[in-house]
Amino acid sequence: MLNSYSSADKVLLAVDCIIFGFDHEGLKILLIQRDFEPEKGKWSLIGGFLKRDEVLDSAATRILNTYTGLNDIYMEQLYAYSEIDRDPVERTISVSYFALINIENHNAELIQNYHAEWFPINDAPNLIFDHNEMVQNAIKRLRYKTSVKPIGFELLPEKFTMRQLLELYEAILSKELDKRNFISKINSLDILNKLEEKDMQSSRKGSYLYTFNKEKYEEKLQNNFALNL
Amino acid sequence: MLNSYSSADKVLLAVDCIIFGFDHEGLKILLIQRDFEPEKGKWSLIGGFLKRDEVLDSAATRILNTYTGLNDIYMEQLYAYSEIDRDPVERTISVSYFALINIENHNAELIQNYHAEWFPINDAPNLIFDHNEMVQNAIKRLRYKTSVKPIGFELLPEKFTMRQLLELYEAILSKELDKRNFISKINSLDILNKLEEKDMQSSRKGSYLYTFNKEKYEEKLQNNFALNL
DNA sequence: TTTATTAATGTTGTTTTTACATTTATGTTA
DNA sequence: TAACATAAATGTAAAAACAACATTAATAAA
Repeated sequence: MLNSYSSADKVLLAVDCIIFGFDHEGLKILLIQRDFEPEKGKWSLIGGFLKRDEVLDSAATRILNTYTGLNDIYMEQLYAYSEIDRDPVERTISVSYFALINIENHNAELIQNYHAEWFPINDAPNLIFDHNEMVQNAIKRLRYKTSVKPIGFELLPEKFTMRQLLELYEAILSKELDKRNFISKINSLDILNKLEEKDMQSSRKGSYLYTFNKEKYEEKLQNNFALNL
Repeated sequence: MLNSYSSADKVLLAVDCIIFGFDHEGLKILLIQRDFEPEKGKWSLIGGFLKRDEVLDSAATRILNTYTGLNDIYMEQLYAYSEIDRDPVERTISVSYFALINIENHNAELIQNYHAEWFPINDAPNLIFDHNEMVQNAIKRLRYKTSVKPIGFELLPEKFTMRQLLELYEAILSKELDKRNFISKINSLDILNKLEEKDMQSSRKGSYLYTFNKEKYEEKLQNNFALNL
């Protein structure tokens, strides 16, 4: 029977951030090389401890900022990991958070001032503690999210081609999609603006650039919907 | 910059359980009347504190058992709540868990030996702290689950009629479903055994009883699927 | 001017979903 | 014992969504 509050069983509460990014090479996660013991020098998710006067969401934001300088990144809570010896130093429960960001907007900053580095999700180093598991679960969540929310806004440059959007979805779902069917499904969502402008990098013909229509996009974000790709 | 482990910011970690049940009256949640301060006498989710040598899943199981005598209930972790003053006594982060159980199998035991009580989800008392929010989020999760996993096994009596199954889904989704379409979708899942036996309670004609085909059911549980109701 | 490259575009058959009404079995009542 | 009342069981057709698929168009480079 639970009787009263005791301070006997307080624990350390950590936050670990799974940051997804996307560029021409594919889907990536942001990792850092730990600069303290234990496991110093090993690759790890960006993480830190919750402070007494902080909610988890803020801790996640603060920690991400501390390690990467990134600001105003919306993160979403995922799961609390609590295996007894997941951290060998001290009993620590860790709550994972994940976010999507646009690599090109942030890359210079990250690489220059911090020791954070992007790794392709299929070619990342082995991570400390239970961080590999955290990443795998975050990928699952990301896949699920593609089917109920429009994503891409955060991961692509402001102006992008249909091919880039297609490749983003293919990278997330790790399967090939039919180009024509993909395009017509995306168009049916009615969240893109087709620009006059063309991107001439990728072909002689050039391909139209698109931007997200922020208002319509936000509207869709409210009401879940099904996007079967 | 995060430097080393400090014990300065340890917190209490709680677990709160949202237990769903179903009977002829509809979908219900299990609540208890708090028998300690603060908020003594008010209704609350079943909850308690994580112990140092315990993982969250075990804590959830232990706490549920302590308050209700219930054993072997599979629970699933949902979300960590961390508002600073969510618990007025002391900074406490709470991780919510949810489970589905069959009311009829457990009711007697619960009501007799403990102070737990079932409330219809649409007619439950106001709860302490942020427990109302926890319940609302759990309902959302439950709805989501209906679309990717077969549920019902846990909530219905061993033998049940199609009508009962229909009413369960209607209660969870809180919308009416077309009976014929529902039945054919359920049948297409191929997880039920139709018995010879009929239930004569509900009508003069009587309606066939079904059981879940445990093997096929388990099989479906593994692989997510889409059930659009 | 020809060539090479990638972009843009639409149709058809198949499957899934939705909407919807009649007949059947059986206990109750007149 | 016949008529009645009640809920169960059942099927179809139209609409929508999905999947598979190949040709033409625009442009830079040779």
